[in-house]
Amino acid sequence: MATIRDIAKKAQVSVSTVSRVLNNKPDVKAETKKKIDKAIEELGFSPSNVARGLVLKKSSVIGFIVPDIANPSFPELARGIVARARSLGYSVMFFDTNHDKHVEKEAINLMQGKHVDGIILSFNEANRNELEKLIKKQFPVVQIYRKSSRPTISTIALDNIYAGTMATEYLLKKGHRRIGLITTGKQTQSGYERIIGYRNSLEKFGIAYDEDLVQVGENSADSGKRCMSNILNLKNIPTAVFACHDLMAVGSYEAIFDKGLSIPEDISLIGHDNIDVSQYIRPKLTTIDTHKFDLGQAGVDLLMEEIQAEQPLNKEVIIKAELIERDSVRELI
Amino acid sequence: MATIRDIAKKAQVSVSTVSRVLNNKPDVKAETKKKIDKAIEELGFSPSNVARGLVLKKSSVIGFIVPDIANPSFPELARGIVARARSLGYSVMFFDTNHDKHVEKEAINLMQGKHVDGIILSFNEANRNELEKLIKKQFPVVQIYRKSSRPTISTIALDNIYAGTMATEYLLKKGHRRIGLITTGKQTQSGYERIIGYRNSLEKFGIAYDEDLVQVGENSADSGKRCMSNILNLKNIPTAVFACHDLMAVGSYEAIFDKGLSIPEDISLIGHDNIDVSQYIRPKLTTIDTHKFDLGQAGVDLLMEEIQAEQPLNKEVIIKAELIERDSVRELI
DNA sequence: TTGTACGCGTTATCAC
DNA sequence: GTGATAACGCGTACAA
Repeated sequence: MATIRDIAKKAQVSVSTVSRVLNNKPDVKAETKKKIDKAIEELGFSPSNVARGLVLKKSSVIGFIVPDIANPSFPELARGIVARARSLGYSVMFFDTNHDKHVEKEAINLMQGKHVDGIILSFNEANRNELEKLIKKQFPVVQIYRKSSRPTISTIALDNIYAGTMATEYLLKKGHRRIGLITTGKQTQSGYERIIGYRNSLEKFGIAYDEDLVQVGENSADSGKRCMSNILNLKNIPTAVFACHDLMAVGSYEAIFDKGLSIPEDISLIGHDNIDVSQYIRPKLTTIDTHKFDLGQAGVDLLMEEIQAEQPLNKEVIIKAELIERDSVRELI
Repeated sequence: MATIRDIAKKAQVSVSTVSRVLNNKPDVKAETKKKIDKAIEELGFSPSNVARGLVLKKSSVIGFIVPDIANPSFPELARGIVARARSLGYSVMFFDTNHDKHVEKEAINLMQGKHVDGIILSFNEANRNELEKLIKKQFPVVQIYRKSSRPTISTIALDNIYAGTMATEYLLKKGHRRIGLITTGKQTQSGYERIIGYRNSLEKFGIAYDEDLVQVGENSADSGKRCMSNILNLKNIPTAVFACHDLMAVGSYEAIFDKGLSIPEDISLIGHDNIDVSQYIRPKLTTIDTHKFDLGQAGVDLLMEEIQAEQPLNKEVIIKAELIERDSVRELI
């Protein structure tokens, strides 16, 4: 591996001059610069960020920790993060913790030992202690997706209330008045907020909240299917359902088809997340896209602010979602 | 941030002695060790992996570069890589190049600057120069998914011939004799090999190769739909089709349904990749799983071998795929 | 405009 | 058992 000294020798200059062209500093004669560039090219030299980091106390690396990169919420997010980080001269150190709290802790320690300049992560609320420790150390952190009740840490989050409102009002405007809800319940951050959006919209249109129409499950196709079955077993089934997660919406399809009903003729369905599947099932699922790529970019921007700042900023950036109209909702006349 | 010198001062010993206890070296009096441990504890010191890496010329970081992490081939692979790397004491530096050759080159340079101990990547064949440069430098690299015609670089790959054979023979054993093929063509590595598997199987069963039954497109649902349309417009349509990519298979569904035909009653379909969608569309797609997680793990193991070795190993590790039986193929009586 | 010398935090090689 | 000290590869005052 060539070092800056090798370049200096080859170009017949001093290391500081090489350093100058490496960092695009002024005051270096075009001619010498050319010599140096040539040497760099010939020796295939690229400067050591490790050594550089040591003296600058800055690694130009940020950490990114997720519980499961295969979860559809994360790949696009990762792309946004990497893209923005790159454009700012940062690399990203990645960890998939497989939802394991111990691995989360380990990841944090490893990354600090690696001198990352900051960390973007999506931790379980249960592992909040580790986050608090980081904050106490004044270490730049940004939490993704999970807003905290006690906001001591900067966060990039979805506006779930807005999303719930958007979905529900879309159905209302299409003429639906009896609208079901399939949700992950009030325990989850997103579930809680989307229910609020749902209820607010109903209220706005003067519709009473009917508990029978609200089915709580978990974010999986099977669970979605069960929830929809329960709804379809009601005496008075709704004309439309808002499934808070596409995966649950996809499961719902099966329950509906099993009953011999069709979408959207017999029942309309709107999802949330805009996962890949939603555009490939038939009818194509109308859903809400969460702009994950943008979220990732915004996350990096926020982390950069944290890195600049002396104190933890404790900021909250909200990304608004967008409704994707497809074929699973019909207009009631 | 406390340094090793601070500890030395506080414990009234030399930095060398501190370094010794840090690395669990022998020949240090229990008493002094205790003093030092106490100082470490009190100052909340943890040694800098950066400085350590500088002198040891080893970062315990490996690089991972993909063209698009949102492509279903990669998230599970990433999980396998991170999991294995972690168990070996390695962290992983991640890059998504968005299929951009310049970013690929940049990623390599950045990672080398970061002193990663090796890189696992999935590069376009077109950017082969960069790989060759790495090899020439004796830099440990493992290529994922793309076997090279000129094998100068270690590779983890799928056994596509085997996969093509497995899919085709599965259909043959189910009694199908007229079998279509939807492929990405001979230009692509995987396409080429799967076609071979297909032809071999046909031959084995004494069936003539019929060019009309082979449709070439690209790996997308739309393209799959077009390919299947062409097949369905034949005078004598096949009873089964092997779609070389699930995405194309998913597109095929639509072409089939549009014709008023059903799966698998009128036509059987088998895919390849086992992407998420395949288990959610109806009927569930019978397909071939490529064991991506295992592939990732094997990739790390191979990279470790490369790192140990003095010379590039130029090894090729092949991961066999597995057929996932679902509902899109029927048995012909 | 360019070169010298020191420091970043650690480990390894000698001494003692 | 323990302590100096020279690397590791780079950036940056300060000098020239």
